[in-house]
Amino acid sequence: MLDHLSHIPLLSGAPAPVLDDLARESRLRNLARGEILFTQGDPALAVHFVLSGRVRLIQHTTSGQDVTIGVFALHEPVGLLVALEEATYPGTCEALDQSTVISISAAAIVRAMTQYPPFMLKVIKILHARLMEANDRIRELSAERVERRLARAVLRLANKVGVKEETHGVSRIRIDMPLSRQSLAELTGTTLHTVSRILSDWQRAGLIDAGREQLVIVRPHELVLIAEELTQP
Amino acid sequence: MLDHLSHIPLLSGAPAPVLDDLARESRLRNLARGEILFTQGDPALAVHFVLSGRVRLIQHTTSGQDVTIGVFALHEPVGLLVALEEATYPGTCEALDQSTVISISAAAIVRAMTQYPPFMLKVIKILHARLMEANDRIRELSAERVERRLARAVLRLANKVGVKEETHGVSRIRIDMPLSRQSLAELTGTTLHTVSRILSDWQRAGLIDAGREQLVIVRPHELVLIAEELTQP
DNA sequence: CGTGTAATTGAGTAGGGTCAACGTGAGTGG
DNA sequence: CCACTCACGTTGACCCTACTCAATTACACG
Repeated sequence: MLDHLSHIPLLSGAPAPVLDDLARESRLRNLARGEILFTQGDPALAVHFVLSGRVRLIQHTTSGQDVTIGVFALHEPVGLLVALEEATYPGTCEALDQSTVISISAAAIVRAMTQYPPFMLKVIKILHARLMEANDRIRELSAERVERRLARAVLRLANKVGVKEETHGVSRIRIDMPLSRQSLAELTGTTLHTVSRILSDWQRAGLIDAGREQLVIVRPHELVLIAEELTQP
Repeated sequence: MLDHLSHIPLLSGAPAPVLDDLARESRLRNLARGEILFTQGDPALAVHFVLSGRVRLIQHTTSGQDVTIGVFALHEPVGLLVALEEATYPGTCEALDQSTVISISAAAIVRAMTQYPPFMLKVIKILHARLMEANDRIRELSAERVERRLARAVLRLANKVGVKEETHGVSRIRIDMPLSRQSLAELTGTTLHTVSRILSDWQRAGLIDAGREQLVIVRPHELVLIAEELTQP
C-alpha cells in the first residue's frame, strides 16, 4: 500500500509518518469495465486515485442526457475537493476499463494536508489545471461548432491516453481506451449521430482509423488544423 | 490598506505580520467603467480583490467572439491561481462599472500561503466552488437550450449581485450592474439577437422588466420554472 | 438636437438534433 | 461451428432551434 502511495506524484515527497497514516486508511479496489465507483449525490467519504485503467466522471442532466466532466488516468485524483468540503459527489464515477483505484478516507487526506502544508500547494496546482481546462471547454461550447470541438476532444484524449504505434514505418496515435461514439458525444456536448457522421467524414478523408470503440489518429496534424479552424471552408 | 485587507474574508484571520507583509505589497486601483485591469496573455504578477463595483473576466476566441468566464463582485479574488503558477493571465479583466480593486503582488501571496497554511485551505475552497460552477456551465452548454441557460445565468447574477426592491408593496429583484444584451450573450454562449428576443418574450409575459443595460426580475419563481424546465411545452 | 451605442424585429438559412431503419461485429450457448 | 442476441455503429429524411444578415428604432450623452 505504502508503495502505491509513494508513486502518486501528488503524495510523493510527504514525510513517512504522513504516508503511514494515509496508508492505514487506504484500500485498493478493482473495478470491472462499466463498474461504478461512486454515484452522484453520495456523501463523499473518500478520495480516489487511479492506479491502472481509466475512469470517467459523468453528470446526469434532468433531460436524461449524460455529460462527461472528465476522464482520469494513471495517478490522477478523483473526488479530491469534495472530500475536503464534507459534501456529496457531484457526479457518478465509472470505470471505462478494467481498472484499479486506491481509495483514501477523506479524513486522512485532511489530516495529511494540515500536517504537511506543501501538499496543499500541489492540490491547488491540480485544481488550477482543471479549472483552466474547464474554462477551455466552456469557451469551446459557447462559440465553436461541433466538428471543431470533437477534434479538440480527440486531441485532448490523445494527449492524455494516446500511445504511439509504428506500423511498417507509419506512425499513428492510438487512443488507448474503449471509446464509443456515445462517450465522444458526451465529451463534446452533441449526439452520437453527429459524432458518427463526422468520424465517417474523417475516415473517408484518411485522417483517422475508427473502429468499434476504438480510434487511431492517422494524420494528427490535419486534425489540429480542424481543431484550430485553419481549414478554409 | 491593512483595513481593506482584513475585511477580505479570504485573508481575515491571518496573523498580523502576514497581513503587514501583504499590505506592503498592495496597491489600490480605481477603474472606470470599461477600463481593463489586465489583458489575456500578460504575465500574472498580481492577484486582485474587488473592493467595490463589479469586474468580469473574458476570453477571446479565435473567431472574434468573446466569452465571459466569470463576474466578480465584492471581496472576490481575480487571477488568484495564475499568480501561483507564475503563468500568464488566461483572460482579460474588465471593469463593468466604476470599481476599485486592491492588487497584491503574487510573490507576497505565495509568502503568505507558506507562512500561514490555513490560507491555502480557504483558497482550495474557493477553487472548489469555481470548479463546480464551471462544471455546471459545461453541463448546461452541452445539453440545454438557450432559453434555459439564459434563465439560469440571470438567476445566478441575481444571486450574486441582486438587490431587493420594494415598489409600492411589490418586491422585485434588480440586477445591480450594467448588463447589456451582449454581455448576457457572452455569459450564455449565444448571440445578442437571441437574448433580445427571449427577454422580449419574458417582458411580454411579465416575468421581467428589462431596460437599457439593466434588468429587474418581477416574478423570480417563474424564471426558476424556466431554468428547471418545469414549464410544459 | 445630433450622434453613437444599445436594442428590436424580420426574413432567410444551416447546423445539427430527432426519428427511424438498417448494418455489423463480438460474445454466448447449443 | 453456427445461430442467436445485443450493443454499437451507420445513414437517410426531416425539421427546428438559433445563427446570420439587415434594416429600423430607442435611448443617453454631449
